[in-house]
Amino acid sequence: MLSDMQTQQRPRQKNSRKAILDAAEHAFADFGFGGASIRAIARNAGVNQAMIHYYYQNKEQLFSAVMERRSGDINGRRHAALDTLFDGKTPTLEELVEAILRPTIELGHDQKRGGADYARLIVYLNNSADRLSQGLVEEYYNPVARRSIDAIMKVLPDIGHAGAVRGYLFAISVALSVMARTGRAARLSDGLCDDGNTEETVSMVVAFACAGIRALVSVREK
Amino acid sequence: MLSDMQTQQRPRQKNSRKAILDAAEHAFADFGFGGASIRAIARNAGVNQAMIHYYYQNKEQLFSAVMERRSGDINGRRHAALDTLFDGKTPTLEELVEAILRPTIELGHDQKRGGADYARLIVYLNNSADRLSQGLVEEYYNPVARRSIDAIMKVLPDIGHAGAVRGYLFAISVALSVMARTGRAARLSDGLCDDGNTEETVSMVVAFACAGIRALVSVREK
DNA sequence: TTCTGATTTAATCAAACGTTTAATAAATAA
DNA sequence: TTATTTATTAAACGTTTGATTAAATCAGAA
Repeated sequence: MLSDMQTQQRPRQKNSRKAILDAAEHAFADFGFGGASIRAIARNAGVNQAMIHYYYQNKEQLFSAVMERRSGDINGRRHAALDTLFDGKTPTLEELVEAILRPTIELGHDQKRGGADYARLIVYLNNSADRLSQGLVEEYYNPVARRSIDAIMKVLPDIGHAGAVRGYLFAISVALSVMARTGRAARLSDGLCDDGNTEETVSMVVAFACAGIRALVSVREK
Repeated sequence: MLSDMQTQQRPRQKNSRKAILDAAEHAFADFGFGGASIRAIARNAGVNQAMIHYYYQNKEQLFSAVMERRSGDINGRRHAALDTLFDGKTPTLEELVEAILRPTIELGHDQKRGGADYARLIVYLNNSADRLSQGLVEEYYNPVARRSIDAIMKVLPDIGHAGAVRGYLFAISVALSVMARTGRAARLSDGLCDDGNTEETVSMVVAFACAGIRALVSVREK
């Protein structure tokens, strides 16, 4: 019954909201905030350009809306994974790091939905120093970041707060670099490195990050 | 005599070329290629906007010129460091990774010259998938990248080509993330993490990257 | 049917964009 | 000196930008 209502609710009107978000995600990832144009986004969405202001008021709020849609999903999965991991037990570092990184990497490898576009958008955001970008990172990503850092400190008590912060940021930066999928790995390895193999990528990034994080413990002690 | 000529050659004309490059470096790092404006660059350089086209023809060539200036310096130092390291001996992984990453990190921490701006520019470039960016990475950074990858394979023969490529890219991405200096580490650690301490940053990144690279050897073997 | 609110459209705005031009000032060469 | 190259300027080019408007179109309720 509920499903009947949902499928029939708006069957014949095209879903402009979603089309706009998809096109905006792609454009912002490709050209950054300043380089992406409202007109091009509207054209790619198959929508009149005034519709963008009708639904999202202005360019900044459109950018924010793009972030909001995905970060809810990805951070929800990260929180759920952390809930399961710490349910009465203490996980290994490998389990923890994989729980933190897998949702991110998987989204980046999800070609069907525009995950790859959003992945490049996070990378862009993560390395931007302007106020708009920093505000969005603070709003959508720092909460789960803080929880992840606390989790690292529980699993590795000797690492300290600063070490956990560094370890988390280092690990995330590696994960983001494989998400961007610029094809550079394939180019540098004459096609040997397969950007598309999700499981192989996850296991390599997790192995790299865990060993790196453990190394930070002894750096701190010296 | 030659020095007399050089110092007196153009004493009273302001050095517009350099002023433009500095301002462009800052603008491109802040807003990306599309977001940076020629007019704003000219204004910040204290120069008429026509001068930019006079010296650099168009926006793309200006972007390329910004890259060329710094990459020559940074890659020159990386090549020199590799020359010394492999002069009749085989270095440790720590020595090698530090030789690869130190010039990059140091430039990013060089506030006097516009190193921090350029640092953020490399990060931007490194995560861009458009043709212009990829072409610049290929031209200015892939040569020294290939040499670094070969060096990793010499020091760690068991890692294999694909592993060395991955290890190099992972290590670089970590180094770049600390170069961007978005201040997020300080924000997440309540000021505990000091973005400005170069030596501490180098030793942490090197420790993290070396442990990570070594871990890739066993991943490959399974 | 008419009414109502949500959606879509074409037309338009001032501002900013990258780029080009013509004229001028300064430095160098003859 | 004069002639020529180099550096700099203000103004304008046509295009594109983000944003706004008012009118048109639509679906469903009354």
